[in-house]
Amino acid sequence: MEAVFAGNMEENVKTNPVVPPLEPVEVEVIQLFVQFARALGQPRSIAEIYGLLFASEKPLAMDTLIDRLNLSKGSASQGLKYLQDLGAVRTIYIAGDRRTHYEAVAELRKLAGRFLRQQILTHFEDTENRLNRIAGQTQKLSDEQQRHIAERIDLLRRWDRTGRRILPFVLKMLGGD
Amino acid sequence: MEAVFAGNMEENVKTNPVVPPLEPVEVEVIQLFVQFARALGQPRSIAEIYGLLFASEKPLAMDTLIDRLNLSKGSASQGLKYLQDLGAVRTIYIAGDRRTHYEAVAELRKLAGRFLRQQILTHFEDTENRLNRIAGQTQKLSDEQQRHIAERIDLLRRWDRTGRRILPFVLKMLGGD
DNA sequence: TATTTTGTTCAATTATTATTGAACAAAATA
DNA sequence: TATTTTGTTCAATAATAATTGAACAAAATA
Repeated sequence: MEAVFAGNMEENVKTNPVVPPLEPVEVEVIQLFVQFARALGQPRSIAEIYGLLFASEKPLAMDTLIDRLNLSKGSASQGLKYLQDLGAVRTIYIAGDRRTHYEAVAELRKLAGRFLRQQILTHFEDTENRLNRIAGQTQKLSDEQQRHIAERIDLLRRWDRTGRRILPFVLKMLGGD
Repeated sequence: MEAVFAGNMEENVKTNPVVPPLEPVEVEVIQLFVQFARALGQPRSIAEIYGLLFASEKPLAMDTLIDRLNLSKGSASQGLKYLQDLGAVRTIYIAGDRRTHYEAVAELRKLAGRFLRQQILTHFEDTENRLNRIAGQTQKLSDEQQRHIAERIDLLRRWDRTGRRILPFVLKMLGGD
């Protein structure tokens, strides 16, 4: 391991001086993604990773994310995997460096599209089966209740169809950003 | 307190025999809402309450929800409050019964509309301020980085505007279900 | 071949969120 | 007035989710 060299003595008392601390701008951008992720129920660490990559001009390696965001190896590795599966991050090859580098995919349509699919569409998928199954379990109920449940199931079927119709529309509106 | 009466000896060994256990249909409907709520990051107990009210033909009092769903008083009270604030549940007055009764609001536009507003729109609100603040913090950066951050901020502004445009559109598509 | 670099995996820990239930209050009833 | 019913609040607890870090592996380098 190489000795840490002796410049930069004033600042960076506790942190490795080779790694520049986050700039105020970077902090702000990250915060923006963190609070948005919160609204969507996504973990903070993932938003931090995406945020820093989004703010960064050049692709970053996992090390850098770990050092600058104070993440554990585990979080960084898992977070990057998650973002990559989601298509929110892509890997970049950099000659002469064997570390994988990552950059943020900043196309809203791709991002939001995949997120909606993963988060919502999945759950629409088996709704139809479920509803059919429910429809076949009303024997024990009174006639009045059977009628009511039948109405409810119809309603849920309409909701399901409406939801499915909306998604592609939203995708189209996300356009080419 | 009234003595529990002596019919229904076979079943209901442990549970209060006055309270009918959940029918299979009810269980299924509740499960549907529970798994959807999960996708949206909402607590299970709230989905259970809404689910049972949705399946029920007549309005239910808090007691009934507590007994049939095995909830604590606290959960029931808080859950109903949350649902009422969201507009997902309305109160019904029933003559000769001083308990408040609740029924599910089953209009998709109201439900989804309020949920989206509460969950998403709130977070769009201060984005503009945030972005302006960020834009005024780029002094310390290199020219190249400043240019890049400026581009990113522009992009975020476009995303913000796109998001705002989409919401009313979605609401319109939710139509009159 | 031995060592270092780069990264993954997953059990253990920590942090966060949901749920409970006891204490309390307000209104109705005895 | 005393008691019961109906409901709220909130500190304590339980359940869930996120994060850590140690153990491991594969590939590059010495």
